[in-house]
Amino acid sequence: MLSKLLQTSSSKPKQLKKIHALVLTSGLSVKNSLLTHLLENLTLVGDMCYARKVFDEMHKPRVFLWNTLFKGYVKNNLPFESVQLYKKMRDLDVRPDEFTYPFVVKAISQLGVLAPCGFAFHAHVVKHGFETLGIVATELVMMYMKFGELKSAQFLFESMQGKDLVAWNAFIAVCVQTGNSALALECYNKMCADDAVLFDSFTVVSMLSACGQLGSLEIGKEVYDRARREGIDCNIIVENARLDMFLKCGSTEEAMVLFEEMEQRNVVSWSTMIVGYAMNGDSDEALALFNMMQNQGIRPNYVTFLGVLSACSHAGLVDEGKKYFGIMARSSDKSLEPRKEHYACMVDLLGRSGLLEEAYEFIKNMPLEPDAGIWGALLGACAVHGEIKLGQKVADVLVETAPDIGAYQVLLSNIYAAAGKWHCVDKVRSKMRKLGTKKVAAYSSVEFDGQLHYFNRGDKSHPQTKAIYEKLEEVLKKIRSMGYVPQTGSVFHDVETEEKESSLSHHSEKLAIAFGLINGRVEDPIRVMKNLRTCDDCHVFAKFVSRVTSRDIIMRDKNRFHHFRNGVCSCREFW
DNA sequence: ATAGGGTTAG
Repeated sequence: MLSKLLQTSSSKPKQLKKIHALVLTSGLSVKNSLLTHLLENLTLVGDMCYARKVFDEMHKPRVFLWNTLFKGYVKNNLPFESVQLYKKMRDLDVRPDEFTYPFVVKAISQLGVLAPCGFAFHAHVVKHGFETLGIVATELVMMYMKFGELKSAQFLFESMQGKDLVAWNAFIAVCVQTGNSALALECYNKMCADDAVLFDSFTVVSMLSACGQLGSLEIGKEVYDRARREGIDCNIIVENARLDMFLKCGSTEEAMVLFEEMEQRNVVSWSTMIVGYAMNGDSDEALALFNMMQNQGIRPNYVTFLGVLSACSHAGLVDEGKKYFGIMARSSDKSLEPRKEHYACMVDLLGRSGLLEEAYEFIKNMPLEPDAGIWGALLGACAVHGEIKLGQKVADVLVETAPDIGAYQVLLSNIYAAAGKWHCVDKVRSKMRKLGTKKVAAYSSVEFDGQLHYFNRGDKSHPQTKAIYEKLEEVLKKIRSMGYVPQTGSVFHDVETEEKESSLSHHSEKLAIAFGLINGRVEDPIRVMKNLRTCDDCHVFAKFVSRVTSRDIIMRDKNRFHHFRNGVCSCREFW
């Protein structure tokens, strides 16, 4: 009778406690299955404190009850409690079984620190002979990947015997999640070559996501078409991933067609569209979608608002942005309370519009502890507006909070360079050398014929190098005669003008554009993906090129898209 | 009587 009660009352915490009291006072011999039920229901409700109380009252709980508690901690994102529980388990000499480790390893992943716990747990796993178990090994691979231990993860994954579909999918997924999409692609190809495993909708979702990251429209379409051919169920998650892939490749047209065709749309579909349109610079459409969504009774979540705020930011709509931020802050829905990312969006919005002091005040008054992302947004705005004094102040904060992120130091040095303060530039540079902060090297890529072609600055490694440079020269000559003047202000080194020009003219995005001019079809846009922000000069260059060649150029940088057509950019010079 | 994989944001 009691277990029936437990089954039906799973979502009501008060009732659960009442039943527990009843169990205790009834004097009935308490069956383990009943307690498992109780623990599981408390887990679902999220009352892990009470679950722990119930657990602690048990006399010598069997391993599976420990496991149930572990499961609860993992489900409710309480890694520290998991680790403590594991220690207790070992102190009491309770032997973990094969079910224990997947939970514990996942808890370490959630904890976010590998040493010393991660290695120690791995050692325990090996000691207990569970490393060869596919499920445990899969979790270990995910753990190492999440800690940036790519080599360890790869080694472990490759030494797994008889990998099944879930193991492959897990690895591909975690590659994408950690920004290693090229590796995900490689892995997918290997998986396809393995006759023993077939792919499923999980694989497709991760692959579409990878193609979005890489800006690989052709491969993405290929993966999807293959899924269709092989009768894989393309559910809403697959379609959402495809939607995102189109938007991340700059194809808003295809995204809109798909969005209108979709049988089902959920909050993720709408948010994907809003975020995607904001990124592509069409803020009006993004905000229109937001209104439409509400008219259709779909409740926005915090990601939707990130899209809305970034739409305002990219269009310089300060008042609109403040309005939406206010809606969030006043909402009775607790899950819509502005988070750090929203504050960062607001700082970006204010700062980019030149309201640097207001942005600074906004940070000082915010109720949450500002993180590097928020200060970074302000520093970025200082760079845009050449604001040295505030920039220095912000950079000082960032050296404290995020000394390992080179991008912030580079921003500061760029601010100095733009002001011609070369001795300050040198100081920042030498500080970076001392701290060992690395700059991320810029690169651009273009997809052609199902292949991604990568270019670094001044790259001469591409097989078509000669033709690319010739094309570049030809185009430069043509656009110079039309009034293009190299924007030498974008060179952040103290070198002579002539040298500046040649350094500029070999930026990775220019090489990529030249490659696109040689290879793509005239009617297709040239899609360039860049890992960092693009510079002023390349922006001007792309505008001219789009005019003289009558080709559309779609360029994605770290923050947003630039759609160049006939000499005009979709960003309207606001970026 | 318990275990590993997926979409928006970062």
